[in-house]
Amino acid sequence: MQGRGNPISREETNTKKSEERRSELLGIALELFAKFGYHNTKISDIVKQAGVAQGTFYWHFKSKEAIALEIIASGRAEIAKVIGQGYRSHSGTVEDMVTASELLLTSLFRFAGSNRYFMELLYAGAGNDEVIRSAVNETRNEMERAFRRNIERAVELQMLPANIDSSLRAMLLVSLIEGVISRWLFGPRETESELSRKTAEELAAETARFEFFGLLGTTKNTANEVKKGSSK
Amino acid sequence: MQGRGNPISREETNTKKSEERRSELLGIALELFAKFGYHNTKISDIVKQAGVAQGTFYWHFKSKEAIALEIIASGRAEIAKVIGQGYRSHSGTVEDMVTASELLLTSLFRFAGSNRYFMELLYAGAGNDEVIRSAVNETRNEMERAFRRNIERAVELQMLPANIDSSLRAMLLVSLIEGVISRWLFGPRETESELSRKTAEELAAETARFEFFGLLGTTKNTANEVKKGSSK
Amino acid sequence: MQGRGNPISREETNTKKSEERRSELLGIALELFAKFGYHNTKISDIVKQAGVAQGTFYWHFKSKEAIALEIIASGRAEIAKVIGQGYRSHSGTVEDMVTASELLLTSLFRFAGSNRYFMELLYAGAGNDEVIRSAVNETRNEMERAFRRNIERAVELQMLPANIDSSLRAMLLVSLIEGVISRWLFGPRETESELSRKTAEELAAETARFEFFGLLGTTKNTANEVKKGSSK
Amino acid sequence: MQGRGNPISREETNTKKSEERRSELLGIALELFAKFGYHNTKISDIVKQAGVAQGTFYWHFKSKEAIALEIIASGRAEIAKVIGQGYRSHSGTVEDMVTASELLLTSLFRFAGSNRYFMELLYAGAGNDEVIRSAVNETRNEMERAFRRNIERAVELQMLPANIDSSLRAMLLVSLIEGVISRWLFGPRETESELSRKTAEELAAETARFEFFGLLGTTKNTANEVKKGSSK
DNA sequence: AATGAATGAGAGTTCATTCAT
DNA sequence: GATGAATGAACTCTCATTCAT
Repeated sequence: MQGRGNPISREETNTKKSEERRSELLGIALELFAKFGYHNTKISDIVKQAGVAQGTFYWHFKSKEAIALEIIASGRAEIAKVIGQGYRSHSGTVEDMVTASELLLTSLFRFAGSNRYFMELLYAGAGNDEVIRSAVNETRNEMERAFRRNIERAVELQMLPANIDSSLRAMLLVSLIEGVISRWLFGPRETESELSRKTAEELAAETARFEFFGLLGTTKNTANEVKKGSSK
Repeated sequence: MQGRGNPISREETNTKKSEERRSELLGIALELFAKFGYHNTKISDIVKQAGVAQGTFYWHFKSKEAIALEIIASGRAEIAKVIGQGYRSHSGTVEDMVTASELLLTSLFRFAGSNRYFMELLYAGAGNDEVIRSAVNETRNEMERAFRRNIERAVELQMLPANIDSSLRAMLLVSLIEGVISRWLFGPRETESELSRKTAEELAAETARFEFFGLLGTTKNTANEVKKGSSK
Repeated sequence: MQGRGNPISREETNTKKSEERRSELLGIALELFAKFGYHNTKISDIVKQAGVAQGTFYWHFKSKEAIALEIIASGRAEIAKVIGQGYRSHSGTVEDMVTASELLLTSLFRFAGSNRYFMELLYAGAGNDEVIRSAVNETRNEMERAFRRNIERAVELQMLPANIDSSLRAMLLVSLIEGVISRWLFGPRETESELSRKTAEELAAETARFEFFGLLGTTKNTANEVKKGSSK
Repeated sequence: MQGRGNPISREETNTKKSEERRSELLGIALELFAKFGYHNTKISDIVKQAGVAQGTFYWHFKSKEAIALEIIASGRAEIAKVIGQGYRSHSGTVEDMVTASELLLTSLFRFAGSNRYFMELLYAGAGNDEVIRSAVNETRNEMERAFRRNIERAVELQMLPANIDSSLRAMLLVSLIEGVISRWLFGPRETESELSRKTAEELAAETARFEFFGLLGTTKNTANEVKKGSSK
């Protein structure tokens, strides 16, 4: 066994290396797109950071647009998975809902926290290119649809009033989430309140409370009273 | 008089025309920046639409960046005026608050509706240019600050619980508003729910209700009950 | 009259200068396309020779392809005019025909002689670009059609046998002409026979004789006898 | 033998395969050069069609230019063989000459018909590369020289008038032939007259008749009369 | 105030060729 | 013999800005 070259190994090595280079370029591109925007990122910047020649980029990707679309598509798939988990299998109390929502938001914010470049690309760096923009929008739409389905499911399970406009609510909810994520990650446009120091969990809790009780329902206390009120 | 035009009136006319040309260029630039993004709008596009030569642009404006900054600055002033009106002079019931909020949002949405290009520039078209982006962000921050002041004032007037994190709430509130405006005006990324057909008033009502009562407080009914509940 | 600036003159001057630059670029491009081929001619070569910046080219022309098409189109118009003159208004003897053909060929060869770059573009430099190639082919087809019409007209006037295949004959004739022109101008692939020293008139005479009498009808003598023979 | 393949036979096999691969690449390159032109054919196109890697090409050929030159050289040898057969050993009548010419042209057109890619490379696809172009020209010159020798031989044998300019006649004749071949094979730029449906034999007959009798000598009848006329 | 031609740095992309394995 | 990843020079085209008139 010792010393026999495995004929497959070279191929594997090559393949591995090629794929590594590919991912490396993908990662660098994502970072730069997010930090500086799609248009401000030059292929030359990407390859410089990767330490390869300009032509190498074009061995691995068809074009600048193609690499951006690939980045978006793969992020889109991951994010869809996270949100899909919020789909309820059975009914519960309002408290259950808040908890569930908090859980979902926690996953989502965690995902956002460990994919901040992708989120930035989604919420800030899309910029100009028509094709890129629509891929980004499609991703955001998909997110909104997923939340709408979750809301509709909650109505089905009679956890939310039947006369709710689920599209509108999904829109409001996603607005909330998008705003929170962008300010949390690539905001501190305002440094006060130290938003960036909050954890995903804390943010999820705050957001979920606002989601269910609005400006008024700040405290656990109030939350309880509201619950009673709405079930009267 | 021998046929010579009055030199003063002509000058006046010229001055008038020059200012008109300036505003015309500002208007066109705003429209194109909003529609196609800052980077995708070329000086040549602007002057073509204005029917003047390329050089004329540079007589009126120092640079492409300069015209964008001017556009943003003037919009910023106007929007600040609108939001400042939400500052309360005296206390009131929760119902008062909801009504007041609805009023403020109505003005804001109305403003957005009749300045949709500016709003689009603010929420979508800024693109990548560092200087532009920070001017846009400054404007958005100013809006957020104004809302925070309003919230703090409500706490002062004991209309909202004292233990509230006003920065965080302002952030959530502005997220809501920004999301609603962008989807209303240059969304419907999803056509369902016919968001774009809603009036500023309707949107303001829905948003205010969510603002105060969250997902649970959908109906007037519920709102009333919540009110009772929270004041119990 | 002295010293009054003519308000139109500046405009005219500008226009004139702009058009001059345009033609200059057209001329240089034609020369280089012909000498080195379309693909081997770089925009940088053209502007270098014109002593202007690269961008200037793009002020005057949309693209490299566009300038080539413009060159071809204008040459095509001129050449069509020349050939169209060969259309007969009335009948005549075989001798008349030979003379007329000689005249037409003389004009054509003269045109070719003073537009050698264009002819080279047509018969040698087209090279690769699909669009260019088809513009060139269209021009050559037009030439062939013009000759076919001339032949058909001669049949109509009963100067040529009615059972002739005019398309085929036009093809043979144009083959002849194209071959002669290319060898005369950018041939001497073989220096013997000093083809390049011949005048347009001499070539026209030789070609016309071959056209009517083939390899056998070389001398004026033979021509006369053939005439008798064919009219017997 | 313990399962080991015969090392010699394997080598042979490999050698065979290597040569096969070489020819395969040559064939594909010829096809693509002819169809799309030298410049428009990329090494990557060739290897893709052959199903081998890019590097493999460079094991078999020094460069893109080298493969083109090799293609041209081998075609050149074959075509020279065909034309050389037209060299007459003894004298004959005009009718003999026409028949002989027809025969030669028939072989030539047959060759062209079964080597259409090579002919296209020769007459259309050479493009711009200096080295390629001169190799192509050398081939065409060789063809012209062969025809000139044939004509000079006919003069020697007193089948053609002594005062003929054989270079010029060869040029005219080759122009004819080249024009016919290109239009027949990769023409029909004009579809009328259905040139492409003609057989090599038919084309040879028509061309030979034009070669000897020009525009006037269309029919067998006329041909006869011309013959009488010229021999009177 | 206005014109429009000119500028030139720099972008994305192509492709023949090389090279380690 | 063969692979496929890597190279890098060269190309066409863009566009904000300048400038002579």
